[in-house]
Amino acid sequence: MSTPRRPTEERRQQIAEAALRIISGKGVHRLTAQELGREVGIADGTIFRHFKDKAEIVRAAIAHLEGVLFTNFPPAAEDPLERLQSFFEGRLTLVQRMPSVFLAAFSDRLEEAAGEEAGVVRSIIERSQAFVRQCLVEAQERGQIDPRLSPEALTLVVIGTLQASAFAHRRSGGKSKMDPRIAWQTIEIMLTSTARK
Amino acid sequence: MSTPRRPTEERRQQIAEAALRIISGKGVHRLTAQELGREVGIADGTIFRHFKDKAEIVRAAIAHLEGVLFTNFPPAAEDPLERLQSFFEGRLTLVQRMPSVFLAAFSDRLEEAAGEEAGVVRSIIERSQAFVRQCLVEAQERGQIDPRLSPEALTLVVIGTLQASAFAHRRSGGKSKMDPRIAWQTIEIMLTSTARK
Amino acid sequence: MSTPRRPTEERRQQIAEAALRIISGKGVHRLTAQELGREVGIADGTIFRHFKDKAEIVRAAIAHLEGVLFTNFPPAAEDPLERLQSFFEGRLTLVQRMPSVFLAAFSDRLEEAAGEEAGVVRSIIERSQAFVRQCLVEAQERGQIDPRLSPEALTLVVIGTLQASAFAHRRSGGKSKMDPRIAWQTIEIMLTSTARK
Amino acid sequence: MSTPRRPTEERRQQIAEAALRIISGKGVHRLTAQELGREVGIADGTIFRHFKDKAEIVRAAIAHLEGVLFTNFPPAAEDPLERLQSFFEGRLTLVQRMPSVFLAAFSDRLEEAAGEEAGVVRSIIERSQAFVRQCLVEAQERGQIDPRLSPEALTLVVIGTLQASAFAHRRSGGKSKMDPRIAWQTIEIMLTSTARK
DNA sequence: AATGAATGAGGCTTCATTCAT
DNA sequence: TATGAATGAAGCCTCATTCAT
Repeated sequence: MSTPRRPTEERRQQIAEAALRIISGKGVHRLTAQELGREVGIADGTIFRHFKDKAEIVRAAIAHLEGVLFTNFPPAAEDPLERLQSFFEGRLTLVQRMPSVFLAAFSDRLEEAAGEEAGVVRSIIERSQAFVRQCLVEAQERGQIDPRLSPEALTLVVIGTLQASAFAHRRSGGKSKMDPRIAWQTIEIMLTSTARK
Repeated sequence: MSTPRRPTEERRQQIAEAALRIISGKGVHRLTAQELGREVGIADGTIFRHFKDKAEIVRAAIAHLEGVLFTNFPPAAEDPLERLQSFFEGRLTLVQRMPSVFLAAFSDRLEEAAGEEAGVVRSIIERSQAFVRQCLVEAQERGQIDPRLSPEALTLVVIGTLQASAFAHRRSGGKSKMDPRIAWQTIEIMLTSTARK
Repeated sequence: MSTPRRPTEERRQQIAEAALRIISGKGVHRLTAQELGREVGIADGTIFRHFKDKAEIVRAAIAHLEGVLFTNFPPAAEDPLERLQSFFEGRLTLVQRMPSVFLAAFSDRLEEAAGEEAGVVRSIIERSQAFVRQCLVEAQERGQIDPRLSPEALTLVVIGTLQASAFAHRRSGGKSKMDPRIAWQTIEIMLTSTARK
Repeated sequence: MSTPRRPTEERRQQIAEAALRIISGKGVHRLTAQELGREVGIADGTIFRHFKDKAEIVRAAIAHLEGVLFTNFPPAAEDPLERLQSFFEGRLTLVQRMPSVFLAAFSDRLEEAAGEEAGVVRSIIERSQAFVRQCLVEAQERGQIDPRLSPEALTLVVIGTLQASAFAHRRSGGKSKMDPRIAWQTIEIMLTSTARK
């Protein structure tokens, strides 16, 4: 019953992914060495041959999450609303394709699991938020959005919509798929109609 | 350690509040009998003189949450957007006055802690969502909002904004107080400007 | 909700009876202050106004048992086998009328609950055994039973039959009522036929 | 504290045996994880590396008991009374060689500890009883025992004698060793003398 | 590297017992 | 006497972590 040995880096990656999957799918309290071992196919004790302790596993999971979330980021489009659309639809698609990973990002579970490392999770969120805000400000400068609206408030609207979509998706058990295009169109119409006379 | 004796009903209330505070403030994994005991000022075992088990404590916490969230609900105004405003500002104020209680509602922590009772938590969220949706539909019927926009998407926008505000509030440690009026005005302008020619 | 005060002696009696009922009916592990209180109709803490501690309650329960078992004891008949019959049928009837009390006597539960006081339980059993043995010896002396049989072995046969009847009665949930007369006749025939040519 | 590591199967066996020893020797209420751990030489929590929970331990103990009791069962002799003798003496010998195991079988402690599994314990007892009854019925058919005697009553006599012997053996602390042959002879004489004219 | 038994620290829950009311 | 909240000691069980094999 000898599981073939894997070079540490590959194993670390496997474990980090499994950790993220467990945290977002089953909850932090199910992130145990045994569960990880089962998911990866090795014994529980073996986990700690690859990671010093559980905190390090969570850190790796967060790093993995960061990698997924910020691949092809920021979007390259010149127009700020196009960049935002690209980001928005990308994230919403992620919700549906990799719900576990995505949910972790908007969940407070991961932050909780991170403990001392919560800051890292926050920085992920803030990085997204800063990007959204930047797009909105630029759009305001270009007159695409009413410049009197508070960029902070607008950012909350955009980020919040993503967040609420994610929760709704989970609550429905993945059944209610809000079409990313429609969601974005709604947002875009709301944003840009403010600029009209 | 002089612990004044308190009648069960009072203790139950205390414990339920403490539970909600702990869940939303420190995380489910910190909702332990010890922590509760410390918070309330009694020994851990004594908790179970007042509650059958931990599940019952969580249920009580949820009931407490429900009570706070749905006091004076639904708002009475005739105009749907006024009703929505009342709800929105009320909730946002709650975020700042009782962050712990409010956060629990939008957190997935409570749901996780609830276990079997998760349905109750969901119903709380859905009740809020249904209210928001109803206001939006009525506003569309009255021509206050572009009727071609999907009510589902709009609901996500409104609820999501509340949600994101709550998270932002906690992330900042309670320092960034988004003015409820400004937030609402932003939303309202976005919603109603879609109806203009 | 003030339960009327009872003179201590009456309460002690009530509690002792309840204790015996609980031990034999539900098992030692169910003999708790709460359960006793419920059975007797007083609060759990109040139990210890009448008894110093649980051990004392068990002692009282045993004393109560002794009282029940040795009422009208020993039987007065002149003939030893008649005395034995009287004892045997009396005990077997007790099994069916007061299963809880009787079972306690042949159960090792009570002995277990008694802890340090186990000796008292043993003495109850030994007293019964000594009586049975005495009857058998006398019957042998009178030629009613083959004198070459070991009185010790015969005693085990008689006592064991009672014991086995009690267990069988409980196992069947009280449904299989071995007729005391038939059981005794069987024993008697077995005993006395040994004396025949 | 050097605790040699042992493969699970061996530990399970050890623990099951220890459990039976504790139940029959010290009482169910002493069957604690700590006590088991002490008996086996490992920490209390480690017990649950080998057994899911306490119920499973009790089940294993019962299975162990069953194995010991029903080895070489039923006896092969053609004559029913010889079969019964073989069974009777075998069990009585067991009382003296492995008092803990044997006592468990006739004790109500095990049944209590078994909880949900009480049925298994009962079936063990009933299997023995059915065997005894069968021997007696055959003996009656062969005219070795008075056919008018109730097989049920006779069964109680035989089983009860074993039971009483076991209790007596424990009460005396293992000192009073009733010779199995003498006990059986007494029973046999009593049974067969009923058939004589 | 891998295994899985062992540990020890908690966390939940029960219960005898105490004691303020 | 009665009440029932409070305590503290177990007992069950889980889990991160260690370590002999």
